[in-house]
Amino acid sequence: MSAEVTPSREFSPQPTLEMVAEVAGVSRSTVSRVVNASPNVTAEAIAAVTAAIDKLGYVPNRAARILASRRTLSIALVIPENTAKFFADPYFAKVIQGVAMHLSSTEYTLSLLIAPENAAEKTRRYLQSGNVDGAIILSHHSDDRSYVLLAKSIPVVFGGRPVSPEGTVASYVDVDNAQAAREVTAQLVSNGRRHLATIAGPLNMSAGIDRLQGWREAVSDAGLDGSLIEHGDFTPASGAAAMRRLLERRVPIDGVFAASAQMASGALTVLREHGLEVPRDLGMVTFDDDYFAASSVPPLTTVAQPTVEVGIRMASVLLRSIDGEQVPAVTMMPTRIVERESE
Amino acid sequence: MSAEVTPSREFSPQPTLEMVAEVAGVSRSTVSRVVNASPNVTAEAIAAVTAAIDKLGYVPNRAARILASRRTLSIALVIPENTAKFFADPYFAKVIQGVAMHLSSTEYTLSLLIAPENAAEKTRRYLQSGNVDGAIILSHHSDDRSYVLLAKSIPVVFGGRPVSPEGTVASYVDVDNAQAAREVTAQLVSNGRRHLATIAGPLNMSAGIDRLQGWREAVSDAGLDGSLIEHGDFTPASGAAAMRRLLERRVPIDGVFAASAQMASGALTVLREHGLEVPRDLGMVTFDDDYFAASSVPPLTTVAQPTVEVGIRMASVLLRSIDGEQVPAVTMMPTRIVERESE
DNA sequence: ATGAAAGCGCTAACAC
DNA sequence: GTGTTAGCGCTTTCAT
Repeated sequence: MSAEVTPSREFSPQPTLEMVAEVAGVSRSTVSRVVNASPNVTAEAIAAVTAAIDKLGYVPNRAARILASRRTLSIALVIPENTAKFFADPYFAKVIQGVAMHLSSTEYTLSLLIAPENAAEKTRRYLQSGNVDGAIILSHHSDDRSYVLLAKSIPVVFGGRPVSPEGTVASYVDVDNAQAAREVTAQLVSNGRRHLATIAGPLNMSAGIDRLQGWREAVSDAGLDGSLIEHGDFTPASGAAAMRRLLERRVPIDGVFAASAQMASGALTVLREHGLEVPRDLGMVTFDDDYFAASSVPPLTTVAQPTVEVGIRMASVLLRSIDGEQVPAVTMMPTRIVERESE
Repeated sequence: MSAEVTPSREFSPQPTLEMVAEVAGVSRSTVSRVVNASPNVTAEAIAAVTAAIDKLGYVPNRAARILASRRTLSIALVIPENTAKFFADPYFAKVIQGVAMHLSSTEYTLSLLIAPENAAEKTRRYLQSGNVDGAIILSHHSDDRSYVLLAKSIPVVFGGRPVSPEGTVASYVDVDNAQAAREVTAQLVSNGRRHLATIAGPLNMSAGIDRLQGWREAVSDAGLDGSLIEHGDFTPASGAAAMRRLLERRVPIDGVFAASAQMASGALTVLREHGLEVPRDLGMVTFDDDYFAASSVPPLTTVAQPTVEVGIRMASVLLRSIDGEQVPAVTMMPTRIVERESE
């Protein structure tokens, strides 16, 4: 830790478009046309310019280009959560990876905005101020009306169905949360579980609403009681708290669907404290096939969603929308149940 | 999938700095000074400008700012791998998350470059052309001499010790790969394993070199044979292939250290094919506490490294370096052994 | 098909 | 402390 580094940088003047023009013996406009692959340039001119570019090692200055052309060549990925949640949730990392992946084959750059709800207005303003060509809004809370309005100014794609989409002109990419929740809960039923509870997500997020809905359907399909519901906010701590409340009801419970693997992992801790064993004493199924689901004891049967692919898809829809193409209002991605030992 | 979306955007002229100046009754320079929190501005002026900014909803234009000030307010995160590896490896997602996290509290924007080795020159050129203020280079292969040179032009931080750092002026953030590998291998020994093999990483990456070195030390500490070495490239497929080659040697093996959890997971598949059971027939330990390590059957004892924190640290070192501060040439992050059931 | 010229919105000397 | 004045490097009409 003792060695320090303060390099002296080499002086090296960047070649400009003007220098290229000079070397190629043409005007700046022509160089610009070649760089932007515009038609109506003679093959000779193209050759001369290309040669000059190679010779000089010219790379266009992004800022100048943006300023002159009024396109920013950048999109925002907005994550309306505080940094702690952002930090803890593997979901975000995967989505970012997907978005970055798609962008890497384009000229676009990613601007990541981790924006707690109370900063939503400021964020929206930034987005609206011509600093990005479009935005992806993740895990949208219903309270964030701002972002729905945003879609009136720039192309927006939501990750997950927006809760209050009145008059929205944005599209979204999502998975069929209700259907998946229903199916994974049905596993519990087919294993003979009859007293089902759920640790649901928040009701101001569509993932929370829809997964609860799916659980309700499965329970009612099986003709069982549907009143054992406690809510969390998708974090382990909230899952633990919800499980505790469930146990305090002092009614029989032999199966739980937790709406996120993080909550399931918190719930498992509480169960263990109470000497309850999974799957011996009760079954547990959940949503998300991440580190939490995989490393729990026991490993959890869960709904896997194609998170990286969701990121890729959102980016591709957004870019097409920016290009003025028609894009589907809703894109559904497939889920898959990963069976492990927890039912 | 049938509904399509083509919103008509509202027309809304963005307020410029000039408009703010007019409303506030001051010059553009003064507005600029207030925006950039420069000293030497009267409280009155600040108040007037602030009011005008609020009234107009002014947000500075990033490109104009960059162009005029010659700082780009953006850094690059370079991942010198092909997209397939980028896609598959949870490590990258976590690092990105860390970098993004740190950046979120600054004005800096992240530009992610997924650059296969054959595109290294092009990438370096882009980086050298004044489009970023600095760069983080991840998982550096020794062949990529380009990036070492890069450090002569702009501040660079490497993720992991660069293999051929001759004359490098860059600093790096890393974990003590050798020490961690040595310790986790020692677990095998203390469980009575006496015929140790390793599935090592590539020798053109320092993580590959150092982890192999650690295994060698543990083996020699225990006075055992150190010749059972096969290499992979950190992917599951390569781990499987390496395990296969190890078995083909037809010598006793009762303990394996795989230099990445992905390789371990591939190796496990091969072991299963051969009717070998972990930990009954042989012990397996590895590196990285990711989804692969956690979801393997059995779950693997492994070295956990603070991946998100590495990202955070690299970003913070880089930014400080950009600001002209002295930064440590090397930053070591702690590892920790996660004991599970595979030894 | 090509060139000339006028900015894009801001910062940074420099003078006051 | 504040205003004036040049640009930053590029794209984009508009002529030619």
